[in-house]
Amino acid sequence: MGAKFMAKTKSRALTELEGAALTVIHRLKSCTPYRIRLDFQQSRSREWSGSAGAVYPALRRLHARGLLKAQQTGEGRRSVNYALSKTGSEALTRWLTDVDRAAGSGLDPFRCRADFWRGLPKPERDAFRRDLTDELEKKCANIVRLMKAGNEPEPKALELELALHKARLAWLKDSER
Amino acid sequence: MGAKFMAKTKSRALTELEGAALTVIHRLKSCTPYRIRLDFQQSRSREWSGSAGAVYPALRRLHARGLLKAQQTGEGRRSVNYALSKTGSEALTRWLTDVDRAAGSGLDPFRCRADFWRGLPKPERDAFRRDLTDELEKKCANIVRLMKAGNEPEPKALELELALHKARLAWLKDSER
DNA sequence: GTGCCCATGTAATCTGTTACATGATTAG
DNA sequence: CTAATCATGTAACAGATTACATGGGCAC
Repeated sequence: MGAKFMAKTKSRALTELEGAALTVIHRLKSCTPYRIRLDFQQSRSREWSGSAGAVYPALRRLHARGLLKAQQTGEGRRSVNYALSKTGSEALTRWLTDVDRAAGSGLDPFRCRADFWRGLPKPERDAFRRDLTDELEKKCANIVRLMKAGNEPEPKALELELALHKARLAWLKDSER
Repeated sequence: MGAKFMAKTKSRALTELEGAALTVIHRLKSCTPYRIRLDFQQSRSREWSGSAGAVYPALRRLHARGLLKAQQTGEGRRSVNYALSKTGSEALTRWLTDVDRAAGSGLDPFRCRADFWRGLPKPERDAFRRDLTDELEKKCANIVRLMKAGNEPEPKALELELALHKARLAWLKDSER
């Protein structure tokens, strides 16, 4: 012990939501909290709710830590535009290029359940497999449609989501026999 | 409004951790909280910490809701073995076969970052891509080794994790040009 | 007996959610 | 002006983490 003091001096790592918020701000150069909420509600996987109670406090935290600078818009609105500070840009880059986190396998509800589907009685298992396949194919079709439309803010994430669903479908087909 | 009363009568859906705990209990027929903690710490993705402060309260909740029955081991230890009740088995099956959740794309730190790597300066981006590729290949090799050893409690989850990492590698290679 | 590890738990804290409250702008 | 909507926030709560506390068995 004694190293603890050293650890304290390093600021805490960004949460996924904080990192995601910084990336949105970076993409838009600067934006209001509300704009970030909309972005989360619309474009991120349903896992992000974009709830006010998460976003506003998170931005205040980031501002207090010096990662964001607040600018008044001056457009007659009273709302605040946040932009990345130098420290904020650096923190964002560190977060984006954190190999350990980026290569982590995340929390996948499909993978989490996969081992236990074997244990279902055969009729239920087959019915469920059909439903699941249908749902995944529907999602794939929807993603392809979105990609063709071509006005998605995060096309790469879409590509990877499509790849994920296809890998799942392949796995389902493979374990069908 | 008025439907809210109906909603209240249905017990709240299981969290991912609660569902995962039930699956472990199901797999082992019955087990102690500590056994579940070990399982989480060892076999699940690093995303599950298996912290005492999560597991013990979760099991108490599940027991209070009638999904678990407590059995004394009688082996001279004072510890409690939990097993699934009938209600618990049904809840587990519902959780495992929830198409919406199973087909959800989860929270993937790789996907979450993918769009922003383009924005990095080229030298950093290339170096990072190499590091990431190395790390993913290391993970793949490790998984293959584990699968060959053949004593993993959740082989299907491993297959899917391998598929995920391979899809990422393919995506990295593809977007290299 | 003493010390150590196994197993169970509790306390303080941190994030995020839902639901509610409020002020500013705009449509009519 | 009034009502609807946009935008910002707060309060109460839920779930998870870390760090700490405790008690039972066993090695020596």
